[in-house]
Amino acid sequence: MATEYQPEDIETKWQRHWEETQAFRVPDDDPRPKYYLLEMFPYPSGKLHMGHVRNYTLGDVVGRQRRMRGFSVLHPIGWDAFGLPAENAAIKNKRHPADWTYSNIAFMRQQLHRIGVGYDWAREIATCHPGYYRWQQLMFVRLFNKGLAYRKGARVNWCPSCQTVLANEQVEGGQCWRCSSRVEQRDMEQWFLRITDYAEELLKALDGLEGRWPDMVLTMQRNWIGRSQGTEIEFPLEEADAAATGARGVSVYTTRPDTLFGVTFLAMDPSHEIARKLAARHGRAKELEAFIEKCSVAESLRTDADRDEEKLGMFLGAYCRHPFTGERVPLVAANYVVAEYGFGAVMGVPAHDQRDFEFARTVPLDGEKSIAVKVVIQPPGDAMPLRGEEMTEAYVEPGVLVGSPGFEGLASTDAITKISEEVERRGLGKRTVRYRLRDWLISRQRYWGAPIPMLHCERCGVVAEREDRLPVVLPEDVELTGEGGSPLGRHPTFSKATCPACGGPARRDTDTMDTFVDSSWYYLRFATPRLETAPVGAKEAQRWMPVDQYIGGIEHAILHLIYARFFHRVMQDVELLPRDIGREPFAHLLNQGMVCLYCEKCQRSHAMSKSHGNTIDPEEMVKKYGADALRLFMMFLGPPQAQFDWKDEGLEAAWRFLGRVWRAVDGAAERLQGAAGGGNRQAAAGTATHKLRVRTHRTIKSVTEDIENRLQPNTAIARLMELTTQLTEHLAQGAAAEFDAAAVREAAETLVLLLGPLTPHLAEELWERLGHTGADRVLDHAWPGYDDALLAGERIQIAVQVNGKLRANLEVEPDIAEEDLKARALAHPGVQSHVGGKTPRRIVVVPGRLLNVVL
RNA sequence: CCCCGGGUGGCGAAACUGGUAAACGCAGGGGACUUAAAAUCCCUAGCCGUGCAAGCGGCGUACGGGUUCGACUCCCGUCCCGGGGACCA
Repeated sequence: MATEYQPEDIETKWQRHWEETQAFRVPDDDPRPKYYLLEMFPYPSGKLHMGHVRNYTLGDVVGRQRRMRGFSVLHPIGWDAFGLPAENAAIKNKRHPADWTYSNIAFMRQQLHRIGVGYDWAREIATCHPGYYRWQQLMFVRLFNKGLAYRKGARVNWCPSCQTVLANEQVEGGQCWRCSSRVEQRDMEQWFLRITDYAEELLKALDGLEGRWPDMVLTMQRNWIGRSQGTEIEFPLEEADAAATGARGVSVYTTRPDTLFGVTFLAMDPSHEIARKLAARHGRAKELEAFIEKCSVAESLRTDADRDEEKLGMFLGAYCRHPFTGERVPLVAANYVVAEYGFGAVMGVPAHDQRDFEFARTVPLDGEKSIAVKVVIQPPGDAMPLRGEEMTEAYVEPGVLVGSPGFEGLASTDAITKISEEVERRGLGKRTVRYRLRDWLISRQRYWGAPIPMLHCERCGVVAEREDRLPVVLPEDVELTGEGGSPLGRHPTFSKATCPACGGPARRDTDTMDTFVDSSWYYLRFATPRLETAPVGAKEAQRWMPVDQYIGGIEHAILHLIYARFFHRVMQDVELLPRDIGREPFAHLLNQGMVCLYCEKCQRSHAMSKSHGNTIDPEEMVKKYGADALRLFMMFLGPPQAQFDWKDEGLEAAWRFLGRVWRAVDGAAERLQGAAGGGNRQAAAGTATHKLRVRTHRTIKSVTEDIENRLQPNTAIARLMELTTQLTEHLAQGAAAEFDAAAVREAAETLVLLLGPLTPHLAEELWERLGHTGADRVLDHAWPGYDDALLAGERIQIAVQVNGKLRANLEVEPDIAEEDLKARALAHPGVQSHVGGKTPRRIVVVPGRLLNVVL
């Protein structure tokens, strides 16, 4: 009567069951403890790929296990539905982005069902729905009112042929990713969010995530925020120049004020306002324009392969004064000065900064023979003193100050403080903290995104839309041609509105928000996905926040995670979120690795992607082997963080294993039907029954630890394979000698329950075959516990080493006295032959593990 | 150039706090069942040496050193691979 493992029927049966019973709906008022599990929501690109399967399977394993552990698990799913691909597809296929997006969602939703992932579908959201993005518009208005959203001119990537701004990621080797035209830099008015106000808090709070987030992500975020401690110093201009520019001097920011006396030039961003004015005054305006163009060309020609930046410079014809010595310091425009950082100007110290050194060596300036390399820090100790003319690279290490009147002989580390104090005393500047993090540019000249709810009124200027007039709905009747400016700007009526302040005519802003805004707060919306009075209900936010486990790809290590951390805080600060839910949205983070395919031609593996043409379709694999086998394979091949290469043989192996489980448990179920209950719970040590029980309980212990604490299903599966093998063997041998119904039932049921999170369909089916019917399901069954006493009573293996080399294995009682153990070890023939009558100098005993005889 | 990971059999990997390196699986070899094949089950398996053989000895976690009774694990140096950032003063 033995049956075959037929995944297809089983899987549809249980998927239907879960759907009909709405098994994964979760109420907000369950008295049990909550667990909020979230995987990064997908972009509805068309169909699921293997990366999705891996991501969502891992989440499902964790979610189902926590549920069996007695948690009320919130496991929602939604769609990151705005974005450029929909717009491009619309242009190409003459299909509306909404239509394209929603039909992709429908298809992928059904695919998620087919791999058996348990979501609370009643909470499904899509960011392109007005019921979602209206709240984002409200947030924007609130941020604007608090001065946290603002407009300013910014230099942006502009494609002259597509007539739009491009994100940095959309520029490849200086060319537009769509039409390959050369990208230009343009100054345009754009919307920004003041994330830099939160730089310090975002940085400090990372310490609290230590051990809960991967180190790599914490480091990447720290570097991205890039805090530095330095000093601002003003270099006074000569009187005539000061009068002409309206500036007293040129300010710089430095982290090395100890090298102040080594300054031999002062470099400015070529577009620096003072630089332009100085150039104009000294008859070099045209030359500067040409220089700016030259820098821009050099910049756009730069490719990833060629990151060695050439230093370009131009003398502005003017000088400033060294603030301490009064010496004349030439002012230059240089391409290596970053406009947006510090003051857009730096002091040039060729002797002690590598970039300044290269600049001084490669850029000759008219009116100057060449820029001097002036050493003001000498290496400590007896090292040869440095001479500027002979140096081949800058000396950037600490040392002792020379040529710095008033600070001679000081250690450079002390001089940083001393010189800064002197700068402050003289009123030339102050010590400050700066960050690399820039404010977040969120406006896009795109159609398929959330409209920015702002108006431009001739009389009142820039005005926020009234809150009660939100949402500003994205119009559907828009023509997408792919050419020329923001599509919303071409809509006949969209931009025509009335000013909320004066009632007069006003022009609606036609930009939409960066889609990263959409994904910065979606995890909150899942608490109250349909609420019509606020983005999130306070009570529900308090119930569910924070996300206990967040799972997703490493590619979001910086941007998405920093934006979400920012939104979590800023929403509290504009009273859209209760303040008592904590400042961090994600308590634990796991970055799962990519799914790759080995390429014979390149002798290496590449991430599966449509553009590489190296994808494997999950749907086909499910058809062939079933969802359970696919899930198991994905979990078994390696630890979740590691990249893995797809192997057909691996999937077949998973499928074979499930066949073995099926035969073992189904076989056990058949035998158990006829057998009497009861059985011998105190099977004597050494008997097959006892061994089976020990194996069962040991498996519970390791699988629990592997899934619950270590998030390593791969090793859990290895233990489950061992239990399956032993159960199979036991049934084969036990036929003649012993058949303890209770122990066999225990082993079979344990195996099924522990497989529940990994291969849920198979587990439910076998559970039913073991006689459990009605409401008794694996899904809601308690996670099994193990009997410590049973494991403790086991005889243990002790490794015996002589001088650190393994010479024997002893099997002993767990409570053996140390003296007895030593005696038995020394008596062992294999040990004796190596001790050879010598007296041991020392015997190291590690209880329960090993004994080392040191001669 | 800077910062993070990582380097273990033919392959994916395991070894969790320094304590028997290679669990579990894939591919391989041998066998059972079968007319045959598929499926299934069993055995085997790091490398070198030695022995007719059970065995015995040595080497072995990228490389070189160190700490320790004992190192894949800790420390110092070198090489290679992957990822991120990159003129941030």
